[in-house]
Amino acid sequence: MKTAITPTRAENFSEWYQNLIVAADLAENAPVRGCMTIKPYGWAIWELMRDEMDKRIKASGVQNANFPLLIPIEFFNKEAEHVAGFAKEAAVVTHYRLKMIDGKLQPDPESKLTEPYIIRPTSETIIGEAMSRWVQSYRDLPLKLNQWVNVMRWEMRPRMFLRTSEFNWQEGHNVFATHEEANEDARKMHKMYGDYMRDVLAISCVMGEKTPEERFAGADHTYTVEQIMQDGKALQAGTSHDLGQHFAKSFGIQYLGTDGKLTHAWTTSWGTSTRMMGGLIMTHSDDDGLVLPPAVAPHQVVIIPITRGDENISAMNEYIAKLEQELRNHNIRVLVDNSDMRSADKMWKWIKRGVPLRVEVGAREMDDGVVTMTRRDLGKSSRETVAIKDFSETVSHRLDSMQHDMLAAVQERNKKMIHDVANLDELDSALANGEIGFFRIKYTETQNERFDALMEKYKITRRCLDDKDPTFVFVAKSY
RNA sequence: CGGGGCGUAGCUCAGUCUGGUAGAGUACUUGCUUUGGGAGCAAGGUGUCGAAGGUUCGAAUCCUUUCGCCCCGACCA
Repeated sequence: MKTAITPTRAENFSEWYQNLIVAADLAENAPVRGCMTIKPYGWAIWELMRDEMDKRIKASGVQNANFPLLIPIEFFNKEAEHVAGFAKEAAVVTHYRLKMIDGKLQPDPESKLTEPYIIRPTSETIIGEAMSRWVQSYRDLPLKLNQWVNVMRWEMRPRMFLRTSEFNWQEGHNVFATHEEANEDARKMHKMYGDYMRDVLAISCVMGEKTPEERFAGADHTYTVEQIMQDGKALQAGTSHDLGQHFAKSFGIQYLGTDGKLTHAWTTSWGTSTRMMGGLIMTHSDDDGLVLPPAVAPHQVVIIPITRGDENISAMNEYIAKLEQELRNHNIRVLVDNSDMRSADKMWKWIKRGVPLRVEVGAREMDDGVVTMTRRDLGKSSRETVAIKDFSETVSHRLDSMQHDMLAAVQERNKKMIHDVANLDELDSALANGEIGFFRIKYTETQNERFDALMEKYKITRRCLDDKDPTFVFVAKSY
C-alpha cells in the first residue's frame, strides 16, 4: 500500500520525521543556520498548545511579563555553574552598527560594544537581577513570573522542533521565602506539565527527578517530563527546577522577614518549548502523516465537497454551510475546503495534516440527508454514515473518543516500551538484542564504570528517577 | 571542533573523471477528458551551474582560494 510519507517509520524514522514536517506544511529550514521557519499551519498548532498551557500557568497564580532579549555578559558570569552550562552555545552581540566597507556591509569596527550582550539562552540571570529589586519584604513573596519568548542556543546538531538554535518557549521564574515552598512549587509545575501532556497532547509521560549527572546548570533539583517516541527514544519535554539559593545569592534576592532579618530567597524555574511539537509529531503520527489530538487541531473537522461537475453546486453549498454553522455553534473548529483541487487531492492534503475528522459531502449524501465521516487515527475502517440531524452530536462524540483513544494507544505502547531490568547484564543483553525503549533499573546499579561504558557503547543516558520509587532510574537513548 | 558528503530550474538530482556554450523527473500555468483514498493527454515558462580568481580560442567541468549546507560524533528544552 502506498503511504503518503516516504520513507516509512520502519524504514527510516528520522527521515520520516523530517519529511512529515514538510508534507504537513508545519515548518521548513530557514536560511539561518540551525533555525526554522514555522509555517502558518504549524504555528496554528503551537498557538493552541500555547494558549492551553498559558491558561494553566495563570491558573496556578503566575503572571506574565517580558524581559529583554539581550543579557549583559556580567549577569551571566555571576552564577558559576550556569555559565559553565551555557557558555559553549552563546550567541554574542558585539556591535551596534553596520558599515559599507570595501563594498560589503559589515559590523562597523567603530561601533564595537565595550560590554557585549548575550542573546538569552534562558533568562534566570536577567530575571534574577529584577527580582533582587522587586523583592524587599516577605510581603513581596511569593513572586511568580512567566514569559513566552524566543531564546537562542547555538546548538551543534539542530533538528526541526527537537533542537533548533532559536526556539520559542515559556519560562517561568518563581521566588519563595522558604526552601519547602520552592521545592513544592517545582514539583507542582512538574505535575502541571504531566497533566497537560496527558490531557491536552494525549501523551502519557515518564515523570521523575533528574539524577545529579543530568541536572540543569545551577539547580539543586530538576524534575523532568520524559516522552517515549515511537522509535523508543526519549524526549525531554518539560523541566522544572528547584534552584535552591544559587540565583538568590548570585543576584542578591533577599527579603526582610517578620523576624526583622534579611534572608536570601529560594527560586524555581520551569519551561516547555516548541520541542513539545516534535514530541507530538513523533508520538502520534503515522506513515500517512500527522495525526493531531482534537484538542490542538487547528481544524478539528474538514468538510470536503465531492463534486463531479454535474450536480447542483448552490444546493450543496447551502447544505454544507448549515453543517458548518452548526459545528461553529458548538465551538468546533471546522474548515470547508472549497479550494479548486480534485477531491482525492484534498483528502490526502488533510490526511497529511492530521485533521481529526474528515467529512465528505456529495450528491449521494445530499439525497439521503447524511454525511460520510472518517477518523484520522483509525483511517478508512472508521468511515461511517451520519445523519445530519445527529451531526454535531456525533462529531463531538467522535472528537472526544479520538482524544481519549489516542492517549490510550500511547499508554498501551508505553507499557511495551518500558522494560524492567535487574542488573547491568540484563541491560547489556537487552540492548545488544536491539530492544528499544526505556529500561528501569536500580539507580545504585548505574553508579559504576561498567555503566559508563554501556552509556558510551549504546548511546544511552539516565533519563530520570522513577517518581513512584526514586531508587529506580530510567535509562534510554534520547533525542 | 573531529570524521564523511554536497552546492546545477521552486524541489530532487543527472551532467564534472574525458572542457565545446544547460538536462531529466517533479512542481507550476493553460486546455480537454477525469474525479468517493494520490488521474491521463497535450502545450507552455523556468537557470548569473554557491562566490571570487586563474588556465584556455572556449569552463558547470581543470587549478587555487573562499562561503554555505547536510549526515555521523561531543552539547542540549
